[in-house]
Amino acid sequence: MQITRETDYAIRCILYLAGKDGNSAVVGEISRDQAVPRTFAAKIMQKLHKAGLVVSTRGVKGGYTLNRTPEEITLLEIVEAIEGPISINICVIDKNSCERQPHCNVHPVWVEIRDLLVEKLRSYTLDKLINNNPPSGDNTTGRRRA
Amino acid sequence: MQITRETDYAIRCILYLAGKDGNSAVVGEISRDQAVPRTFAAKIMQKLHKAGLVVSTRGVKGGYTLNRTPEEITLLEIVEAIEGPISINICVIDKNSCERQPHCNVHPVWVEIRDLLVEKLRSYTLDKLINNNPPSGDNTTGRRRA
DNA sequence: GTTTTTAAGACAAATTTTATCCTAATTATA
DNA sequence: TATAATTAGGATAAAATTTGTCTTAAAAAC
Repeated sequence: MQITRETDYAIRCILYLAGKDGNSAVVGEISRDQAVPRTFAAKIMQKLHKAGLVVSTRGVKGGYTLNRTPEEITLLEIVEAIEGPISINICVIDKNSCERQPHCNVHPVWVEIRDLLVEKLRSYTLDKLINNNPPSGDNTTGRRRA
Repeated sequence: MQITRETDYAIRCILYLAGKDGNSAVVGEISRDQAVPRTFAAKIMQKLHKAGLVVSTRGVKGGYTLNRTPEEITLLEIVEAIEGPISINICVIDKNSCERQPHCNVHPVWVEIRDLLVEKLRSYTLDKLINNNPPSGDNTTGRRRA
C-alpha cells in the first residue's frame, strides 16, 4: 500500500519546476538536480504533460514549465497523473472484480478510505509543500485567521 | 497505492473464521468457501497465526479459530499481519531512503497520511464488518446513543 | 541543415506478487 | 503403533508490475 518510486520522482520533479518560479527547465537539469534517472525522468515529465500539469516546449530553447501556479496544483493530481485513479483495493474501481457478490461487507470501507485519501491529497498544493505549510482547512497549529 | 490481493484474501479468510462463531475451520474449507487458492490460503493462515490473530491446531481434528473475539480484531492488524507496517512511502519507515536530505518537505505529508490510514483501519473490527456497522467514533448516520 | 529539445513506443532488467511443491512435525484414532 | 489428517516452513516458479533504457521521430532555434 505504497506510492511507487515513479510517483515520488514525479513529485520531486514538479516541485523542482515550481521552485524555478516561472522559468523553464529541461529534463537533464531536472534529472540531475533531483537525482532521478534521466530517461525515466523524461517519461515522467511526459505523463505530467499529458495530465496538463506542465507545459512542454520542444527545440533548442525548450523544456518544461508549470501549466498553473503552484497554488493550483495538488498532490492528488500528481499522484493520479502517474498512477491513475486512487483505489486502495481493486474492487473500488473495477466493478467486476468482486466475482462472488455485487459487493462484500468490506467494500464500503475501501471506498471510505479512498475518499479520505483523495481529500487529503487534494488539500496539499505545491506552494504549501514548498513553504512547508499545513493544508487548507487545517488549524491544528493554533494560528488564527486575521 | 493498493492493498495486495493477498491482504484482500486474508481479510476474507479471517472474516469467514469470525463467521463460524467459535468453531474451527481447516484451510481446505476456508479456501473453498472464500475462493482463494488452497496453498496460498495456507500461507496466509500461517501469517495470521504468526501475528497472533488466529489459533492453529495440527492433526486430525485440527484447523484454525480466532484467537480473540471479532470485536477485538481490527482491519489494521490483518493488513499489517500480511504487508507489515503501513508506510505509504518508503521514507516513512526507512530513514535511510531519503538520500539527499534528512527529510524533504513532502515527508510530513506521508507521515500524516499514514497516521490517518492507521487510525481508520484500526477503527474497523471484524464484528463491525460482519454486521455492516460504521466504525467506532462515527456517528454520521444520525443514530444516537441509548 | 545542424543542434537541441520533447514525444512515443518498443524493449529489457529488476523486483514484487501470486502462487505451488515438498518435506517435516503434530495430533487423533483405528 | 501405524495411518490419516492436518499445520509449519522453506524452496521454487510463474506472472505481473515496476523501473528503467533505447531508438526513431517531430519540433524549434539559430
